[in-house]
Amino acid sequence: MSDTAATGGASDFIRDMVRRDIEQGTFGGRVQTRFPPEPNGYLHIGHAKAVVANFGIAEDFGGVCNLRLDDTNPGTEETEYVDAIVDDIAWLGYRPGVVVHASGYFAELYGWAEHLVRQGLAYVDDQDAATISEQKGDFGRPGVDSPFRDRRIAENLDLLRRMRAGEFPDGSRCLRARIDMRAENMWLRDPVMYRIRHAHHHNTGDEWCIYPTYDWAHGQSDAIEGVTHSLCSLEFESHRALYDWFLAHLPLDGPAPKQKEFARLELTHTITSKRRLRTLVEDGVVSGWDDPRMPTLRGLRRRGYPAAAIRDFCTATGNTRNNSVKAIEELESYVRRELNRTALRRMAVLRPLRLTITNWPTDGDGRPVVEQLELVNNPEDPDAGSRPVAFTGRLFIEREDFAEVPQPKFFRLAPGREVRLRGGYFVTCTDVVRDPDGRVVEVLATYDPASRGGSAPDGRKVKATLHWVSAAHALDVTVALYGRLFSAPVPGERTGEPLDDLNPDSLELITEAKAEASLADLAPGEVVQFERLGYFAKDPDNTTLFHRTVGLRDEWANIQKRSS
RNA sequence: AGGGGUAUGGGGUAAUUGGCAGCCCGACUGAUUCUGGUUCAGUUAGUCUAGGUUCGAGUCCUAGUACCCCUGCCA
Repeated sequence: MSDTAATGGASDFIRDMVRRDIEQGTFGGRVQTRFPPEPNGYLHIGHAKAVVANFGIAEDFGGVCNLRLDDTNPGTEETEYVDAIVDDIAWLGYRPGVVVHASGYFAELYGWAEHLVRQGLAYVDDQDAATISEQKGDFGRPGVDSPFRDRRIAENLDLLRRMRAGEFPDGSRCLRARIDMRAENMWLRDPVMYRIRHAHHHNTGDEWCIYPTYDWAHGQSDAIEGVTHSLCSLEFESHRALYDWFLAHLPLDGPAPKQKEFARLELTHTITSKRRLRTLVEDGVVSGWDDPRMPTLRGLRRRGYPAAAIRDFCTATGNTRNNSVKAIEELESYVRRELNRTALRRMAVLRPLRLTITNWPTDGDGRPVVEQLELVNNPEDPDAGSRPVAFTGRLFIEREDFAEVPQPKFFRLAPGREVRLRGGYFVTCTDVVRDPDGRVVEVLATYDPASRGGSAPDGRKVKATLHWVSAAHALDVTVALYGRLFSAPVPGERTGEPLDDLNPDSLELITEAKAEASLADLAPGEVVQFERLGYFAKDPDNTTLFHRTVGLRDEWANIQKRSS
């Protein structure tokens, strides 16, 4: 396996580190990772990068990656999200070694907490949160010791047990690690390990009324599971000293896991904050967590993004310690690349314009003849076969494929001009029909019977090939076009700015669209390429609704030019 | 203010020990094409700043600059 091939040339200092650890036998040659989301929302594209890193690295080095639901804070977590997370990871194409809950370790954690108390390394503080916060000091200014810091071990032990037994109300006491109130690293100034919360937990029910904090749970959970490399985002960098401190003072069986941080994924025009995504859902800006405009895995899936494209994109981005913002267009290019290979071609007309072939033959009853043409399903994939498509003298073409007065670089149909109807015949525009307002409502044309299948025996060329549907056979469909949900390239995600840069034109529903009849047989959720228009996913619940995944490369440019 | 990080074309990211600054995306040009798609060929453009060491610096040294993270009983 070549690193460059695996990562598309992107950096991967994590893989380098893992490789070194294997060579040096740091963990006996083992590699184990974990993906630890808090089950308080749906996974989004930002999580995908962490999923790909953790599962991908385990996969590459013959290790396992667990899915651990980080549910140490009762009240914010819900079972609903757990199921969705498990499902999303499977959709991305990964299978966890085991699916576990951090709450499953509560008993071990508690035992270790008593151990630290007995070592004189943890104490019960009777002060409230505000007081403790004040005593923490400031950047460049040391904190002061809690008056309870030197409480006797036996008393600490007794109080901790009574905390656990439920004798004290919420917030009245907490267990703190006894480290250093003058440490430059704020996380080392006697951080809280246990808080009292008389709350129902989605997994442990009412068994506990004290709950471990992230810092007191995470590294310990890693150690229990046998994790070797605990990968997290850059913002946890300053927690690493604490992560290591806890593990160094616990009676572990094996070597302590190592925390390693890397930059999270940020995308232009995209919000990856659960809180703000939730706001969009709750304010009704979008239809739900699976709205096709949402950056959630469920939204992208509904929109038609292939899991492979997301994986390739994340792999190519690599893992670095640089905060950076990727262009959403780059993600889309991976989507196109994947879909171009796999998506079946079909024809649909978004804004229909009648095209009538005036010299089309009629049968004995005076009705237009119907021909069955064979069109290839995917020119990129010979094995995809072909399908029959009905062709007659009365058709619909795309309104923008006809121009009464063609602009200089317009190649398509115009009065007197000959074009190809894809897979069908050459047609030449002879005239137009107007409504009372003078608008063109129908194009009249003649066809060349010798050009059946799309090429003329005399070898003459046309400059454009149009897509079309037979008027009598067409399916009425609704097509949803999506723009950027946010007009600003990078909404202020962590600064808590209001969502005032929402793009009101992020969704356009086209109800007049027509598609070829074979679309009726398409499986829900499947993605096809509408010739010359882009990729569209059939809605899972509505058989006549199609979501545009992404446009074809030039089609997007046209849209952008039109709107500017 | 203290601590911890990060700076390489338009965006993202490589470069063994100090040794030809490479790759992906985009843009542009041309070829092919029954999708203005795809594919192919090519072009474009970069080491944060100022000094220093060296035959040679993205890499080492010194001094700056910019940006990110850290004072939850959230994760």
